Amino acid sequence: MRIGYPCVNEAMDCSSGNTFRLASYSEERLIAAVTANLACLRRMLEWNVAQGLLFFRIGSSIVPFGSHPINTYSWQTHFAADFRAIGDYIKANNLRVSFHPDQFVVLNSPSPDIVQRSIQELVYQGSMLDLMGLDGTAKLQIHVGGLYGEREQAMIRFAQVHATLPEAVKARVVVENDDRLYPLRDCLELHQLTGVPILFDNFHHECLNHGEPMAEALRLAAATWHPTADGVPMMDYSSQALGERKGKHTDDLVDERFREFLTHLHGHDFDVMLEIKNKEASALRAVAILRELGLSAAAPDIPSPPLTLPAVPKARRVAKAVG
DNA sequence: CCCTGTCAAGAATCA
DNA sequence: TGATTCTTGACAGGG
Repeated sequence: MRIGYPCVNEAMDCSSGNTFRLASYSEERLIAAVTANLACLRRMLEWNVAQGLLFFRIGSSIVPFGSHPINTYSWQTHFAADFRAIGDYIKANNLRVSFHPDQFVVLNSPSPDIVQRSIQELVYQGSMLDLMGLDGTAKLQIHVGGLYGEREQAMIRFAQVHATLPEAVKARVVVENDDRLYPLRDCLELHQLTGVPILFDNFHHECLNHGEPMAEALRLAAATWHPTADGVPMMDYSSQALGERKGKHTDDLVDERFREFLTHLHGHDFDVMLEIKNKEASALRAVAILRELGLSAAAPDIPSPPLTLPAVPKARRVAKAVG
């Protein structure tokens, strides 16, 4: 079992999401942003390895406007060596990475333009994994999409578009149950239609389900992953923020909820992405809990117990703190 | 320096 | 039809 967190490390002084406004697009700015983003990504992965965090979701804007027509720069060629070096590091350290294209990727939209843009975004993000030299176990995680007042028809559209995806993309796409529109049962139906693996989200399942107990839901989702082609099933973990709107994630890992969740696994292995506001801090606690239970897998020998590195405050914060 | 409106992209909900 | 929410940070312009 690997533990991960998404996109941002709050204890570090760099971001892999440097970007700029479309209106100020220039090749110079693009190159500067990608250079900085890849350097930071590398540093975050190294930090993660040192802490025993072997799963990581890479942010979508490593290459600003990566699928936008304005971006005609051949970044794939220009940064090929950098991507490859990062991929080598990932493989050498038994890391696993993924992407989660955001809400604008909607494969089942009735609009052909939206579908086309969505595919281009998947091609962009998938090509980064290709450039890293990673196999099909590095995934692109998306939701089913909209309902449009016709659930079955909308699901069929997803399947039809899925069938047309470039093979390189299709091998990486996984679909996640969401908390409002498409629960696990619909994802299972889509798996039947397309073979797409299901990335299970426990919290979304708590919000929207057909009565499947957690342990059963985990078993059903895990069974949609091909052991070698897809790898260990991935899942997102979070829990309800008490006293907040339904569906709101907690700011911090609730240890007892996490321990309780682990009891439902019954020996199924998952790589777990913690969708919790304080990012790596919670991920470190999760690792500690797993070690305590003897469930921590992947990393051979992790040295010292996880410690919280002193945060290097962002420039902004320094200014505030000082005066 | 600081504050704040706005940002490529979608969809559902509600007024 | 239009504003709001999801979800979130940070860019960028103006004070």
